[in-house]
Amino acid sequence: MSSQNPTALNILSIARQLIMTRGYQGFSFRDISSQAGIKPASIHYHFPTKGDLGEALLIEATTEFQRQLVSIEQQHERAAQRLVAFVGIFEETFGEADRLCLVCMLAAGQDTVPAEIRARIREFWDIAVRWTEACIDKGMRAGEFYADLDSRVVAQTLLATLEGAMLTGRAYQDKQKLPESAGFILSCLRQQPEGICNSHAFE
Amino acid sequence: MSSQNPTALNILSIARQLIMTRGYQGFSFRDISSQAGIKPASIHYHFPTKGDLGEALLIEATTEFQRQLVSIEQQHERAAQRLVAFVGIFEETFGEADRLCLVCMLAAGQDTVPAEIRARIREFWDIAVRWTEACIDKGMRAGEFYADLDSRVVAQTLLATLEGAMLTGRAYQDKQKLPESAGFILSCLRQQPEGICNSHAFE
DNA sequence: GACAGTCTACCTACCAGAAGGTAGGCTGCT
DNA sequence: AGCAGCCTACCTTCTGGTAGGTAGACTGTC
Repeated sequence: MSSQNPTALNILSIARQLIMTRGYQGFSFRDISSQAGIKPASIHYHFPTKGDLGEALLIEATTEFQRQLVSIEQQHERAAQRLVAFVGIFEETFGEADRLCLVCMLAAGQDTVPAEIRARIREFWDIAVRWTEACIDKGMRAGEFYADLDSRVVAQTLLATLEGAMLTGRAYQDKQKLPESAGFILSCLRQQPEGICNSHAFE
Repeated sequence: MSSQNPTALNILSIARQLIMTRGYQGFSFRDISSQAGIKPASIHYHFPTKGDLGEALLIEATTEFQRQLVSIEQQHERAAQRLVAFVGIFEETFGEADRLCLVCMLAAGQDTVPAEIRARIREFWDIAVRWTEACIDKGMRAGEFYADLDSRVVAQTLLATLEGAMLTGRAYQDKQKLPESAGFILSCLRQQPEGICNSHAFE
């Protein structure tokens, strides 16, 4: 499982795109091979099983995600700014192609996916929700938001909305739904919920 | 495509459960046959292709959904009550087993699904969003909600949150996430967003 | 510098099983 | 007799995965 290898990285990249558009059950080693210029059997050299491939993908995604969260904390101080940047991660993923969040797609086909992958899905969301929750707590303490929000519920709601907005947005090929919906949620955290219906407008 | 037939109805029911838990790509005619006590080939008698089965399922779901919306309008007068009942439809679907919204699952595997099904997915969501939007408009006129909400955005956000809450809720096997998140969204529609973090508590 | 041995990164050939789907035959009810 | 509703048998294509082989690069020893 030499993830450093350029071919392995290429396989991971192609597999990620495929899962994001077609789901775990919707792609095959043949699909990868045709794009990677490699025979289907050769993929097993880098990733013994399909489950190993999926797991490697989730590990990669989680690591990258955590790196992005640290980067946000370094770039922005105020909680509101951090949340907007957080939403931006999902916007970026969604914006490039008609791709859904990798974790979202794997979660949809939960019952068809190896148990190790299921654990990694929860791990990813745990990180996302805990970070968001802490961010909201910080905003509440700083007086940026309403002081008596249930940060846990708000955090899980924001994440659910992001995932759901990608799902519905893709069906309509509408890239605006995600920032609009995320913007509405964020606008509810402080006094003026009206008018601000785009996450970009939420400072 | 004799949907009146008891066997056909049984096939539809089993297929619905399977898609809700495993997705469109994740179930086969063999899976259905083992549960229906019928041979795989016999399913083709009722539904010539897998696409036909999926389409019939969506037509059924959409019809049933519209029936439920009418029922809500008959039972509840106030917009807030209607929205709570609307959320209840999704709660009911989710609560029985670890089942996601049928349309949500089909939407996730969009690229692996026939074009006719894709059109039906949008149709379902169009109905859901338009109904919710009209309901919010009504609530705004009646003074139940903030008067200057963007009802289109709020409607699409509520739907996105419901779909996303099912997705994340299932991964954690937590049935509370959906009412909690829906409750938060609904609570944002009027003056007291604090404290009310369960859709049941939102009158 | 030559040789043997080993490792990497692929290949071809193959497997068993599952996929959706078709053709034609049987059975029982009207 | 005719038809609905199912069956068996079979098709092709694809599935993830395995076995064994090979070209070429690298490594250590003499």
